[in-house]
Amino acid sequence: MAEIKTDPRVIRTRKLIMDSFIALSEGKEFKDITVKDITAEAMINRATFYYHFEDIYDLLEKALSEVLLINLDVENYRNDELTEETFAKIFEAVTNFQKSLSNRCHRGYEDTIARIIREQLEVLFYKMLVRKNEDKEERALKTVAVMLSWGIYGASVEWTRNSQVSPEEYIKAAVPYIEHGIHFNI
Amino acid sequence: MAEIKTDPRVIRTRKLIMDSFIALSEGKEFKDITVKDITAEAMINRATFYYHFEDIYDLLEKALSEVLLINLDVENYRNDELTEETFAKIFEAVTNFQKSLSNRCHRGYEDTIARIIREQLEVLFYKMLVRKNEDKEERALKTVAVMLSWGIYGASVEWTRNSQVSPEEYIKAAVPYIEHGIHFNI
DNA sequence: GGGGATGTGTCGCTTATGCAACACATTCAG
DNA sequence: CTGAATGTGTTGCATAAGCGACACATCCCC
Repeated sequence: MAEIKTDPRVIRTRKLIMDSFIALSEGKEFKDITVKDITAEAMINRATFYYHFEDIYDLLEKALSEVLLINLDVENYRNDELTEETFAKIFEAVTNFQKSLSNRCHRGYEDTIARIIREQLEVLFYKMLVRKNEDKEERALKTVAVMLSWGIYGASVEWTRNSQVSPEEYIKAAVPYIEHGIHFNI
Repeated sequence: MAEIKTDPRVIRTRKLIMDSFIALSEGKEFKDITVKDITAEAMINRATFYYHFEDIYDLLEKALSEVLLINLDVENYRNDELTEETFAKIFEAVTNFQKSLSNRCHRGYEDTIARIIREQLEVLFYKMLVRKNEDKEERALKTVAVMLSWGIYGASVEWTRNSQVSPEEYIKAAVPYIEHGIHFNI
């Protein structure tokens, strides 16, 4: 692990910006939020914003990633294996995250949000896979991680559309097939 | 009014320090609080502390002054006249402030605290006096302000010792003598 | 079509904050 | 008494943040 100490000023300022952005997005939709609004709310200089983020879309990505990661509570099962429980927890975190987003108004940015979710999931899955399969081929694990992230995300979309059962129940039904495979040509 | 724009970084940092100090003083008494504790809590550099405050005693003064001013809610009757109501409100604010302090542990610093209270009261009274007596002699008003501040403070000490009645009732009994004078040699 | 108003990125310079190190004081255990 | 540990103030230098200005883009009203 490359341990880099981050300047505390950077941490503070990033937090100010992110918090202000999240606060503002309670009230208006993304397309109506300007950089000026954010920096005014955060009481920082506009130039400072551009020191940390390319533009407002960059902020959207990073802010959502962070909120999602907090939802995922990554640290807590960073060392867990990829069990049924872990799987269910991740799935539930994703559905919770999407629920929290549907309150805010990010219309027109669904694709961006979807991509962010999948990217974060992919990183998470890959780390877990590598930990238990250090001997296996890297490319294969990458591909599995990609498929899992798309799969989980798709399942969450489907569950959101017609949610008859709990997220846990919904996903656990599928877990055996993921764990033991679908067994072609039995 | 000399309108000076204060650098927002200064405002932020001062607030961080003050808040951390107040938070820490909930838990330990003043003599056990170090500069390191404060800067650690505030997540700022120790050198930055000395950029804003002479030492920890300086911080004590400024922090207490600020808390007292908030208690006094100065802005709200900045334009009031020195009426019975205003007088009662100020007295109540002082007793409240002392009550809030007695929860924290500032043993050994009673004199400092007393001085801070009197200084703030003096400034407040002087401003109110000047507003209604712009023609009168400055030195006389200063002296009256001094006497009022000591008087109010003393009354609050006395009231704290044996408080049979409400602060309002307690102070209002004396207000006529302040308002109309004690009339020597009637 | 023109032009004012508003937002966006970027720049050079100033100022506040971070950091590491220092000398000094105080405390406390051996 | 000694010396290790901890806190205090201070310094010089590195870096983040503030500020004002600029050119450019949009929008929208006349």
